[in-house]
Amino acid sequence: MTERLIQSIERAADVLELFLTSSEELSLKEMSDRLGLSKSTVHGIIKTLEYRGYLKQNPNNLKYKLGLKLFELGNKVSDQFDLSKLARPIIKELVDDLKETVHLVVFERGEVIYVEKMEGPQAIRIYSQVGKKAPIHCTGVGKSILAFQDEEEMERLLSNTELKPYTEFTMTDKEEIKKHLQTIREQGYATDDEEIELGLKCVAAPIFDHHGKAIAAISCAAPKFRMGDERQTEIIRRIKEAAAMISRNMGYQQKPAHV
Amino acid sequence: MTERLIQSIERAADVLELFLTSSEELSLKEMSDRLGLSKSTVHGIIKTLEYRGYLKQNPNNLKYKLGLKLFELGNKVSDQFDLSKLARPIIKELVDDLKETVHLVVFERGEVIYVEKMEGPQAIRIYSQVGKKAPIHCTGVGKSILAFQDEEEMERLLSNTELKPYTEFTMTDKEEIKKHLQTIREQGYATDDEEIELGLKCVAAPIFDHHGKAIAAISCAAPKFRMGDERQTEIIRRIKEAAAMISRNMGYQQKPAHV
DNA sequence: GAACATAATTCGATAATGTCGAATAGAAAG
DNA sequence: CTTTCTATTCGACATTATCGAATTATGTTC
Repeated sequence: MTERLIQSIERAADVLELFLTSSEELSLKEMSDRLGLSKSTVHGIIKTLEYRGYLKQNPNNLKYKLGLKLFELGNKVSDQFDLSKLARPIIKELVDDLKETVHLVVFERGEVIYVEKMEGPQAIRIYSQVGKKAPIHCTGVGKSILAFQDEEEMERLLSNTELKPYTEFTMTDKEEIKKHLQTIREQGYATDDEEIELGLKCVAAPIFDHHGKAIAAISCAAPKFRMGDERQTEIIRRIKEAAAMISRNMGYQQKPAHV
Repeated sequence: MTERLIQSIERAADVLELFLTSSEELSLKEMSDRLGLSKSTVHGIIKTLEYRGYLKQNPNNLKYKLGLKLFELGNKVSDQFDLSKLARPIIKELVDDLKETVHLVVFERGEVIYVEKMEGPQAIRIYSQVGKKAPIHCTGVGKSILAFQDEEEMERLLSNTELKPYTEFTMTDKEEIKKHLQTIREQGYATDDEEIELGLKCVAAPIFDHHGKAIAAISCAAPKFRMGDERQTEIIRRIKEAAAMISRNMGYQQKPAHV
C-alpha cells in the first residue's frame, strides 16, 4: 500500500497538534517557524481552520488558539466508544462503593489516554486529566496495559518512551520494569505506589477486547493514607472484577492464563 | 479580504463534521455520497485523517468513526478557555452549596455549547451533554445569552433557528419569545420551566466579557420538585452572584443597565 | 462453495490548487 | 515619526489533489 496522503491535510493536522505541546496561544510566525513552512502557506491553513471553527484568533494579540469545533468533535468521540458507554455504569458503581476516584484509559496507536474519570466524594483535586496521555512506566493503567502486550510491542513501547522519573519511586530502568511487568502479568493487576505522585496510590487492571488484546484499563486512585493493606486488597478485588466484567461485555471469552 | 481557503482542508472538515450529525459509524460510500465527491477523493482524505488519528476504521465492517486524536485536542480546548479555568472554582462552590447540577456554556459562532458540568450529589442522570449544543429558545442558558445580544444579532439567531417544541411548555412563537427576552433582560436572569424536558427546571444568568458582550452563561438545573418558590429565589440569587463574579474576573467593569 | 453484488482500495492522467517568495498593510516599539 | 516586527495579500508556477476506471476485497445468496 503506497500511502497517498494528502499534504495539506497533514499540514493542517501538524498545525493543530502544535497546540498539544504548547499550552499558550501561538502566532503565525511561531507556527511557520516550528513547521518549517512559509508564512503564506501556514496562513492559508490557519485561515481555513479558523473559518471552520478549529482555530480561533485572539483579536488582541492576533495569536491563535484551538477552537470550539474541536471541543464539539472531541466530545463526540467518547460517544462513539462502545467501551466508554459500556464501562460507565460499572465505573459508577465502583465509585459509589469505594468512594474513590476511578479512571478509564484506552490504548491506541501506542498511547494510553484517559477517557473517563469519576470522582469520589472525597476527591481533593478537581483538575481533570481526561484527554491526556498517561505515562506507561509509572501509572497503574499504563503498566497493566503494557504487561499484557506481546513481547515485541512491549519492547517497542518501552524503547520509544522516555522513562522519566516523576518521584523518587519511579522505576526508570528498563530491565527492572520488565521484571516488574512479569509480576503484574501473574497477578492480573498493577499497582502504582507513589510512582507518579507522592502520596498517591493506584490499583489498575487491564481490559481485553474480543481478540484478547489489552486495549484499555481501569484504575482506582486514592491518597496513600486511605489505601492500607486491607483496603487495598478489597480495591484490587473490585477493580479486577470490574475489568473482567467490562472485558466480558466487550466480547472477551477465553479465560486468561493468569487467572 | 478574498478568502483563500484550502479546499482539501475544508473537505477534511466536512468529513469530520459528518460525524456530528450521525452518531453511527460511516462507510466510505456513505461519506462520498453525502458530500457529493468521488470515492477516491474521499478515500484519500479519510486515509490521511486515519493516519493522523482523527478517524479510526473498524476492522469488522470497514466503517469509520472519530479517532482519539480529536479527543485529545478537544480536551485541550477547554484548557485554553480562560473562562473555564476561571469559572471552575466558582461553579464548584455553587454545586457544593446548592447540591444541584451546574452547567457552563459558551456562545461562539452563533452557537451555545456546554463546556463544563458539575453534578450535585443527588444527580439522577449521568449522561453528560458537554460538547453539545444547547437550543437557544428553550434553555435558561440559551435564553439568557440571547436576551443580551443586540437587536440585530438576536433577530438573526431567532431566524436561523428552528424553534422546535421539546415539551408542551416550549415557546415556539418568535414574537412571544422576544417579549419574554425583554423580561429576562430586566431581571438579569432566565428560567426554564419544563421547556426542554418535563420535570426539569433551570435558572441561568449571562456572563459578560470585558466588552460587555454576553459570551457565556451558567445555570443550575434541578427536578421541579426540588425547585419550589423559596428555593428558586435562593438559587437565582446565587446564580446571578456567581455569573457576576465570573464576569468581573473576565474584566467586565461597567454596571449593566439592568441591575 | 461458487457466483454475484457491493464496497473499498489503487492507479494514471490531467487540470486545478496549494505553495512559495515578494509585496503590502498593519502593529508595536523606540 | 521612524523603524522593526508580524500578519496578510498577491501573482506565477509546479506540485498535488482530483476524478474515473480498474482492481481487489468483502459479504451475500443460492
